[in-house]
Amino acid sequence: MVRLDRSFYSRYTPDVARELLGSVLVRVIGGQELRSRVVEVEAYRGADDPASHAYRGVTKRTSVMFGEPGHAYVYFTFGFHHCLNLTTETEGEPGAVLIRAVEPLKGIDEMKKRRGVEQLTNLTSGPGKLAKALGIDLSLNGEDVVRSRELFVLRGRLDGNVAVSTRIGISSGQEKPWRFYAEGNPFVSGARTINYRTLESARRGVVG
DNA sequence: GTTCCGATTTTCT
DNA sequence: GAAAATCGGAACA
Repeated sequence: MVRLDRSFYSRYTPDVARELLGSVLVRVIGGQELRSRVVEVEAYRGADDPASHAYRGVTKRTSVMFGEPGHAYVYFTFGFHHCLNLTTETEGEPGAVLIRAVEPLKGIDEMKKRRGVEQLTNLTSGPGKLAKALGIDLSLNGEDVVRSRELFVLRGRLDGNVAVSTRIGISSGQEKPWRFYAEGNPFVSGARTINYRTLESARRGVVG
């Protein structure tokens, strides 16, 4: 399998997000390889996106989003959870794709152990859950996934259709149809959002 | 320095 | 459906 290269990430963030669906996330930890398929993502940009951490410009936390594309942006939230993003756009132009859900492929027992749960569909069906299952924390913030041996992404395709919706858990920028997920996949995190049937209808802002 | 609050998850009612 | 858990970053003074 082929690793996604720098040029893949160096594009308009919603495009990168959508095409990241189906790719294989590889995490090497403690001599073990954990593999999972990306099934749900969200795009976050900069000055045009009030929901983004990078909206107000460069800060200590968001500097990774402004840096070279193809790096991991990991942040800690609610005092409990880590979330994994992959940076996009070009140097100086902020952007990142939040990995919201993955489908476990390999190392499932290790993921269960790290999560402390048995049910397969509850293992990685949310951004905080998958970060815990894969052992992702702030030490991986800034990691170059184009070169890293601990965290990287392989090219892959989705079997089914891509669905589009508004993003989850944000208080501004709610109208943007920048959440993409594998339709019908049981690992996609559940939440009430506007769901668009096609990309075209999403662009027009028409439901259904 | 102090305050506010979040790109969440789990558990309880 | 609602609330609690718990902490670091960012904003404001």
